[in-house]
Amino acid sequence: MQIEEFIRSTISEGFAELFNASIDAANIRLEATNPDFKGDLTFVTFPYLKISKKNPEQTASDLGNYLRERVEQLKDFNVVKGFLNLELSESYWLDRIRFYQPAILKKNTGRVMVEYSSPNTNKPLHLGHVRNNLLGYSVSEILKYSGYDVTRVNLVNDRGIHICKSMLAWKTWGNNETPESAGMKGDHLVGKYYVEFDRHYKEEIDTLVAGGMAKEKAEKEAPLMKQAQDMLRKWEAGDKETIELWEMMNTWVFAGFRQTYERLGVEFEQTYLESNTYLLGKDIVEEGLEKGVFYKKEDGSVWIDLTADGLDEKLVRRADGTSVYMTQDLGTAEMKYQDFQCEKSIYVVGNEQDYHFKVLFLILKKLGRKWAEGCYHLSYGMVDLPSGKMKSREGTVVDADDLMDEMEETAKIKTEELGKTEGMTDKEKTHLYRALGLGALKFYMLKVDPQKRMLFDPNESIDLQGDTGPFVQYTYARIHSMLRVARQEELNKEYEVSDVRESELNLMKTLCDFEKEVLKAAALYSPSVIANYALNVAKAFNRVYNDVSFLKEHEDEKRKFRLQLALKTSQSIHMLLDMLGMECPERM
RNA sequence: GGUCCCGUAGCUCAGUUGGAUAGAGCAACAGAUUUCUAAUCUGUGGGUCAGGGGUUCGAAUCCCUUCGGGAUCACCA
Repeated sequence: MQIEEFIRSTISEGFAELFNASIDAANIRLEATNPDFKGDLTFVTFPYLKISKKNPEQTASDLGNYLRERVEQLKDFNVVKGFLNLELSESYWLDRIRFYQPAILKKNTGRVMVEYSSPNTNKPLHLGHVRNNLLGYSVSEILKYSGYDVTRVNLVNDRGIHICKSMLAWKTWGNNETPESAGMKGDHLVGKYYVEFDRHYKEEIDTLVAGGMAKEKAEKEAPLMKQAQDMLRKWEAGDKETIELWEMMNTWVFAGFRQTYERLGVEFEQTYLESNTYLLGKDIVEEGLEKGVFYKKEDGSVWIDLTADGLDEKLVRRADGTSVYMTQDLGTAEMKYQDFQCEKSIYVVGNEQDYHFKVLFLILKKLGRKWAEGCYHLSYGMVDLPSGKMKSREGTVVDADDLMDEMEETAKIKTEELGKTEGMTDKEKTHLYRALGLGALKFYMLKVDPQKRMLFDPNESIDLQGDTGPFVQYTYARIHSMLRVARQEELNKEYEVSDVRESELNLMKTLCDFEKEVLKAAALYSPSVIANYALNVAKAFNRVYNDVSFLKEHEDEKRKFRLQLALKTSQSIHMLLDMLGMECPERM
């Protein structure tokens, strides 16, 4: 980092001295040299030709010569067209790598809240939730590694018409079935009744439509829907029997979710239940009316006009005085801020809610909440199946638990094929299969840009070779098998080398990017930055591994140096995989 | 119809404040292991960066436009 500062200021001086022109060192951009060319840093002269009054090549080579005399760490330079490529000396990189230590950075400060997962309690978690959970967890870890104090929050949607549907179906057709009697996870059992409701509901609609009713009307008039709405009213009125049923079924679901979360490896510091928060936001509506941000229509409903901001008019309270989604979210946002005072607040929610969050944040700003500036919707695309969209009501979903089962099974088969589990206990094996199966799944989902919708083909199992989680894990395990054999006294920083091979130099440079990449990932809330960097580290190491010997290197100094490289690579990988929520098996 | 997102190799994807000849993995083909884990490494083939226009010394990247895919515009959450 510091070398770049120095080069920048020297370039600035060079412009003054060579071309009698003044440019601000802070505005000079140094880019990473394109790998096809020799060098580490590149200065592009094109924007400065008017000041230098010379052609690109001349400008670049004049500056190159100027720098070479003044920058000690500069080994050489070359000029291609108007690009001045600066090559730093090996001793510079050797110095850097000697003092390089991957660690939690202290670069960012302050509190950040990350809200993610946010499931409904009427059905089990599916592939879409998996993407959400992995993203939320990973972004939290990345933010922690960059220095933030992170609070993870789960806002569980445990009330509403959808839950009443499951409740009604269980009451009608359930015969008092319980997770124990059915031998099912609680969330799956409740989900089963949600599907059951939908089946009967569709039949009712079909019957009504066959009787000549319009489809839209039939959807509203179907007896089951009426009953479900009736149940919701009872719930809101606090009807004892309804509340008891609701509590029982929620208990089942929560027990199921707990298992799934644990297996996925995600955690939260705080869980909010919507049954407690759904009435929030009413005083904010009053405040908005007082401030003149909201207005009331004749029927008594309250709105905000956002047409001047290019959006629509939005309802914030119904005519009957009850809340809508927006009302609740305003209230919840306020409450979360009061509870934790986080200056940044990340909402990990699917991109079908882009509009909602745009409106939410805008309203908060208009209400004068300065912390609204720190609100960010981390929007991610849907996960598609080859057959199209997943629909839980129709049962065309990839269930999270099933998916994890399959991934672990695939990992098991592959590992057994390779025959590397000799001497491992059953417990260790199970642990390994889980680490690898979930590692593959997590890496697969996190290495792509969240914004993009992704296709998942359940018939084509996730690869374990190539650019995958197990590839990175393998590199780690491989290093560990070396470190196990290495003598303790060889693992120290007291080495003396002067010449390094191309592959080693490349690894050193790659490792030194750790801080830059973590900060970039944190700034962009993007686990894919970490995943792709982890791949680069692993690849750079594997190239060295195939190029030179470590333990069998005869020269002591070189052996010590290489072991240090291996050690630092493994530490880097461990931290990077931590950020992705992946485990690092020491054998595989 | 309004708004927003996406479109890069056969497939899955990198490529972010505009930089050089657009990169990986999978799949295909050809190689590397008497040596530290071959879940590895090396190489070959594969591209109208959806199409067109513009801005710029320079565009996959920024602007306009057309096409294709998706979301959203609920007194559902």
